[in-house]
Amino acid sequence: MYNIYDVAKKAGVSRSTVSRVINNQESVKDDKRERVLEAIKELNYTPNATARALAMNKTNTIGVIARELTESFNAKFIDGIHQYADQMHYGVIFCIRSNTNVSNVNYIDFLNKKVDGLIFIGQDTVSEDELISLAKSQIPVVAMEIEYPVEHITFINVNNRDSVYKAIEHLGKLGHKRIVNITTEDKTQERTARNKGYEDGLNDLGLAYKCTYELPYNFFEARHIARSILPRLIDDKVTAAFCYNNEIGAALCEALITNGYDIPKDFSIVGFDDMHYTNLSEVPYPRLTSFLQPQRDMAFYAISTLIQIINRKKGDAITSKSKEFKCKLMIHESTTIVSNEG
Amino acid sequence: MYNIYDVAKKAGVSRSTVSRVINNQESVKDDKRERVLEAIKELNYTPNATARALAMNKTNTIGVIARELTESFNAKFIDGIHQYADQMHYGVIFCIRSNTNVSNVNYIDFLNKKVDGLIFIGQDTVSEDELISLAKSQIPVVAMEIEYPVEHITFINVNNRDSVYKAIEHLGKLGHKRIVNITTEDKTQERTARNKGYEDGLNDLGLAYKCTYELPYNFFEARHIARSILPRLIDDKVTAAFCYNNEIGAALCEALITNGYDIPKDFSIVGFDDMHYTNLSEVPYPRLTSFLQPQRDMAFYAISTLIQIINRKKGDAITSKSKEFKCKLMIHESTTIVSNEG
DNA sequence: CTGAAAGCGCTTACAG
DNA sequence: CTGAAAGCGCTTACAG
Repeated sequence: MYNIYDVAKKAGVSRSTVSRVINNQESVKDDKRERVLEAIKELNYTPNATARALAMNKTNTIGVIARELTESFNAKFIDGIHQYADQMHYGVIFCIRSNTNVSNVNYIDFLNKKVDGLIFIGQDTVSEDELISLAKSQIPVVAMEIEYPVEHITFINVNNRDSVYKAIEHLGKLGHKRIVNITTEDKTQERTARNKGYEDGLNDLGLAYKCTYELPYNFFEARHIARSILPRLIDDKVTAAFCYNNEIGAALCEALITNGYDIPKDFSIVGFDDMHYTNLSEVPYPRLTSFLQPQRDMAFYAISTLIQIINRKKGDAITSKSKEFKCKLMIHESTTIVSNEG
Repeated sequence: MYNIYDVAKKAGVSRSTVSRVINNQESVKDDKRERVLEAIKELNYTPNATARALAMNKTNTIGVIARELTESFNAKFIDGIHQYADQMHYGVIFCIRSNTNVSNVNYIDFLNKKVDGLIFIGQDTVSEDELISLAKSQIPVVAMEIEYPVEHITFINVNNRDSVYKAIEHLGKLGHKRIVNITTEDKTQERTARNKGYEDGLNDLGLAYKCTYELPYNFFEARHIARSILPRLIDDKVTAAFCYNNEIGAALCEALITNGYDIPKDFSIVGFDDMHYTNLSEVPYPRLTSFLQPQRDMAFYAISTLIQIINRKKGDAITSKSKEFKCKLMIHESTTIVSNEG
């Protein structure tokens, strides 16, 4: 492994000159530039990124912290982030972290000074305190699917309340009067927002029946609970449900179908995420009417905002440009007009 | 952001001493250690990883380069790598790269000096020349699902030839005599090995019928070709197929089922990977008899070998400890005894 | 246009 | 046990 000095020696110039041609600076005479370039090629030299980062205090890399990398839901985010960062000539480093799990390496400290900015995906990846401390350290960060009252952090979210409101409206138009809300057990801000959408929707429709159940986020755990609440749905003559996500939606579908229900004829379901988890349920079930999230747009916004912050004028404070994206209601085969009163 | 000097000043000691307590060296008197620790806490100081890496020529991080992070097939690898690395107190950085795509950042150069060692997953992530150059630069690398005649590189693979041989044997025992081989279009070494397993298997069973078709690796592209070769399978009275992977297997299943075949009664299929892609096919199809790969074991081997290489005695050459893992034939519902002659 | 020198924030022989 | 100093491999005012 050769270093800049070896190149300089071989080319018969100073290290400064070598550095200048590496960094594409104009002010180098052609003949010297040539010689340097040749020396670089001959030695197969690549600059030491670490030394460079230390000298320049700039890495041209973005760190992305997610809870996991392999769930298909994050796929579009991750692809988008990678693609847009590449366009801006930034490398991206993905790390796995869950602040609820113990781990030997703390990825926030770990990435310190290795990246110019951080993107967190999902509330589980960072705590409010960590965000505060990051902001204090003037580290550019974008937080997706997270919402805390922390300054100097850009939060990117989806209009959870309004979306669910729209879901209830949709069910209302179809004639449903007894609509249940199946939410998650995790006490996230997303949950609060979606629950509000349910209540507001009901109120504006003038519907008196209101009932919320909590299910685990995960399909396999949700499945059992879904079965156990079925009798209560029947007692209550419920004809439709809004489900926090399509995993829970799938669990409810499975429970209903295996109990002889026809979906949507006997029961309408609206989910969230527009994922069709055919590999989860033991029975086939219709694609759920649910919300499509603009992941690519969100990724683009995340990258461009972050890079803008990274390249802000020296000394400027970090401004936060939080943004809410709209989800699109995709009407599939799990909702229809109410056929009878339960 | 404070640095080591700020801490030293505050604690009234030298930078050397601060460095020693950061690095848990014994030889620091308790009172000084206390003062340093206190200063660190008060200033909320974290050492600059970049400076450290430059000074020590060691990063305690492992770089993993994969073609994509979100396909579920890689999930167990990735989880395993992350978990075992964490146990060894190494951080891991995931990067997305395909050496067949153009990209603005070359992740190999990009990771140079940022990591202590590299793991490539999949043949598409690195070329033979790049591997040679990496070996020459004495960079520890482990290559999974890749096989090149390059020294000082550890290759981890699965016994492709023997597995397919076993698949053919399985079909032979069930009475199948006209077995087709459906391979991929990509000219990988994996393909060569699996094709050899097919031919050797046929030979040892004394079966004369031999026929290989090439399909795209991807389900959606494979689906059309699968339909178009159906007439030829019928003409040839084929009763069973080995498929390069379960995506191709799913495509073939779909083609057969939509043409009125009952699987496995009318046609037996062995796949590879033990993934059940129920979300791909338009028709339900039975779980494919196929091979389970020991991804977690492979991940463990990759991490422990890599770290061993990283920590080899100074000056030692890198030894390569390539290893082949065995796949397990999982007999599911897509294979049965031959019912008639096609 | 170009080089000598200082600096980025650490670590680590070396000397005491 | 501890500090002064050199070094890791770069970049960048500064001076010419």
